[in-house]
Order: sequence, then structure tokens, then C-alpha cells
Amino acid sequence: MPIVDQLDVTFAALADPTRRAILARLAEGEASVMELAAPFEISQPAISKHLRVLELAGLVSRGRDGQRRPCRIEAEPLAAASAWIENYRRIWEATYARLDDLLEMMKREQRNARPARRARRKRK
Amino acid sequence: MPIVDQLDVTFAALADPTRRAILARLAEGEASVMELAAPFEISQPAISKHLRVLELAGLVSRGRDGQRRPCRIEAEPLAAASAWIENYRRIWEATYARLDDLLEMMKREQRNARPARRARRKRK
DNA sequence: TAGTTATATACCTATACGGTTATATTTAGA
DNA sequence: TCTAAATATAACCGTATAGGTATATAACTA
Repeated sequence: MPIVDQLDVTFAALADPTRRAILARLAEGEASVMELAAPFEISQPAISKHLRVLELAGLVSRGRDGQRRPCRIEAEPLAAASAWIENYRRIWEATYARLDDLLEMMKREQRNARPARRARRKRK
Repeated sequence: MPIVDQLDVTFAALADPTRRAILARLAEGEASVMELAAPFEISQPAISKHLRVLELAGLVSRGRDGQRRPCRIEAEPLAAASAWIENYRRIWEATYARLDDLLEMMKREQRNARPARRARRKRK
């Protein structure tokens, strides 16, 4: 009984470079399977499989235009995935921001502690 | 020759619910392996494996505290993943925003086109 | 109707993944 | 130094995944 979360399939779909490239292409507008397959060296059935993964993840939807099945990107799962990441990233940042600030401050202080260094170098 | 992108491993790491739960826990602060394993029913080696995946993806780093290896979240790959998604999501929105606006406008016009309808209906 | 194009499906293979149990390693503490 | 605790590693199993080729389906076109 695989309890498959929506995020599971979304992230899994995004984990493949071919599929990310397909999404990148689709961000520019609709495209047919052949058009999507063109830039890749892999076979057409392989592209069809990738598209099915993206479709099952809800990341693309497909229409019908004669014998073509134009694909378009669907942003909603992307929004959910992004929201998940940003949520935890924000918590993390809230937790560690002060430490980061401290380190940044220390770096800055180190730089400012020897202001003559670069000027002297130019003299050489 | 697997050309493994950083995004590949990041998204792949995020695709597992156990690993996302671990990250969620780590967002609250550092934790040892045993602490992380506690809420799950799976074995300790399984947790260790998940941690290794997260570590290889750069999503967690580990310290040493006696016999414990406390884990902490690392936000940078999260930022990269989030940035990737948001980038294409934004392009998508820019492309289809006008269409969405149009549809929204049409809906609104439809509502406004028959303002007497509801009133008339009441008469019945 | 026959041929061609676009896409999907079937079947096969190799590898990766998530889980297990058993065992090794490392460190703390009596 | 011996034992116990925390963690990692090894070996194994079943299933999923990405890829291939061959073939089927469906819709245009001559």
C-alpha cells in the first residue's frame, strides 16, 4: 500500500533532467510530442513515457489537435512543491539567520580590520 | 555516464515522504539519528540510508557529539530547487496570465450581462 | 483505399531504490 | 578493560524506473 503523496510524484517527476527540460520547453508555450522529442537523443517512446509521468504528476495536460497531442504546462503542482520548500527554508532561515548574520559580520570585520592592505599592494 | 545534476539529487531526495519528514523535523533544529528515527516504524539502518541520501544531496550536514552524529539542515540546495521551480512557474504565469485574465473577465461579463435574471426569477 | 505521420503500447533489460536482518565500528562509561 | 549505546556497513530481496526495439492505433493525405 504505497501512500503516494502529491508531493512525492511532483518531486519525483522533477528529479529527471529530461523531464525538467521538457517543462522548460513547455514554459515557452504548447508543444507536440515530436517537437518536445526533437532536442533529445532518446527515442520517441521514451519521451512519451516521460510525458506520461509528467501528466500523472499533474504537471502537464494534453489536448487534441488532429493527430497531435499538444502538451501544456500546469503550474499548480509546481506551486505546491515550491510552497513546501519555501516553508521549510523559511523556518530554517529564521533559526539560523542570526548565526549567518554573525558570520557575515565577522567576515566584514576581518576585512575592515586591515584597510591598508589593498592600497599598499597597488604601490608595488 | 550518468550526468547527475545537483537538481537531480535534490529533487530525488525530496521525492520521498520519509526524507521530507526528516527535513521537516530538522527545520526545528538539530537532531541525532535516533531522535530522527523515533517517529518512524522503519528500521534504524533505513533511516541511516535516508540520511545518507540527504547528505549526498547536500541537504543535511552532520557533526560529531560523542557517539552521536547530529544532523542539521542545509538550505542552499533547497534555495536552488525552489529557484528553479519559481523561475518556470513565473514564465508560465506570464504566458498564461492574460488567458486567465480573459477567462475571468468573460465570467464576470457573463454575470453582469444579465443583471435582471435573478430578480425576474424571484417573481416566479 | 492505400500510404504516411503522430503517438501510444507491449515487452525486454539493466540498474536504482527502499526496505530488511545481521554485523561491524566507534565512543561513553562502569 | 569490558559492556552498552549510537551509528554505519554488508548482503540480500522485491519493485520501480529509464531506456531500448517492435508494433499497434489513430488521424491526416493523396
